[in-house]
Amino acid sequence: MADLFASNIETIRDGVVLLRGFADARVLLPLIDDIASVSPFRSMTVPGGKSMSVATTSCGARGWYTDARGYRYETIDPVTGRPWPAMPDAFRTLAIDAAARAGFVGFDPDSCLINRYAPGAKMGAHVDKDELDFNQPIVSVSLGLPARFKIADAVIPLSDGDVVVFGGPARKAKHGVSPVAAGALPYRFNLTFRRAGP
DNA sequence: AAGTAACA
DNA sequence: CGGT
Repeated sequence: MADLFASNIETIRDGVVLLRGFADARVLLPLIDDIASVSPFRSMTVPGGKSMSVATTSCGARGWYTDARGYRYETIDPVTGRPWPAMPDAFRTLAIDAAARAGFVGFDPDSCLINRYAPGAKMGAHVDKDELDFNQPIVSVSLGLPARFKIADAVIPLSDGDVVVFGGPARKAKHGVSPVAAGALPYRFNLTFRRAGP
């Protein structure tokens, strides 16, 4: 019997796998609220001094952070002075399952960056290179408003519940998000799961 | 250059 | 307006 989910899996490029409708916003959005009640969304500053259009928080042992001093992972949220909220089991399980479906068995994320896109917010093209082990993939979960995700010369329209896994030859691919269009919902949320540390 | 502006 |  064929895998019931097989038709939901699409390989976009070598190392870029799209799982449509894999995540459930009804479960994940309340957990985002819980996390933000402890480590609130904030707009971070890039080393040049400009602020990002997305609002950001994190959960898990490490949180991606940027200010005038540069890009890095922090184990303590600089805003609260306390550790980032724990990564909810539903987050961890989702990321591990998505990675496994994409062929990355054994993925063990220690960081989940949560980006909140109000209409007009975007993410410039960049490469994730603040992690130690580039053999580990990245799992990106799209919730709420739709968006256009660009990676490795591909444009992927993403809707609520879609998950993109990129690793292997695509791990160092440039990627970004076009400005999010206004719609029926207030935000697009993106969960980015990574193995950042040892 | 995880940014913005100018330009083709 | 998206890519450079």
